[in-house]
Amino acid sequence: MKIEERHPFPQTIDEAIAIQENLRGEIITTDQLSTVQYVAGVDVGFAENDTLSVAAVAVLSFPDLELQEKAIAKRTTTFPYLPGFLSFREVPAVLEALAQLTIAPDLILCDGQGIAHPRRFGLACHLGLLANVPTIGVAKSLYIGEHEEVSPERGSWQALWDEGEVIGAVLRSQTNIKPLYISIGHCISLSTAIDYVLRCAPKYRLPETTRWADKLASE
DNA sequence: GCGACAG
DNA sequence: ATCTTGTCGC
Repeated sequence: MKIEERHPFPQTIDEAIAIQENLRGEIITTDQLSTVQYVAGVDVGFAENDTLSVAAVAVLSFPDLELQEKAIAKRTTTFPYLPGFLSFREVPAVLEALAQLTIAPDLILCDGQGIAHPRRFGLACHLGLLANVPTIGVAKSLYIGEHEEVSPERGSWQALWDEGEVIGAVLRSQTNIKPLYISIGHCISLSTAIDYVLRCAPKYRLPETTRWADKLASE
């Protein structure tokens, strides 16, 4: 698929903050997705003492979740891990992998937060804007926000709050299993995002898309 | 100032 | 994220 260049990648934290604050206003938090026929999962792994980034994308059919296409991109790591700036570390390699795809996914599930971020511009937002694809942030742990206890049954969820606003949902994707932290990435509403995450995770805690991408990035 | 901190 | 074996529990 085709990826348009939007901005150069920053060399300093101040430049990174400026990019996040300039782009956050472009995030769309309502449903602007077409019929979902293909869902993708992306993940980035690191090797060789952190100097190599390996991005993997897995495209599955929806709703049957069968693997349709995969892509891998290896690239020199150019940004350190800093909470709040994860996208600057992972997105460059992910864009290279997405560019190789023959099938343009209708929705991407990302490994990390969307607007559940201090400046409301987490990894899923950044990737969604740069790739111009609807995205959902599906994080395995809490970054910011507070929430009530979530019931143990699959499908139950609680709003994630920060500074008086709902920034995401804490969702139980499987009964009696640790919840996931879901937030809007781009071009999707929170309730629709919850629905897709549940439909993509029929059997395990993590969505099938993410499971495939994880596996591909570590091979 | 101190601690916490997506992957 | 990554380094790493077996092991407890549904």
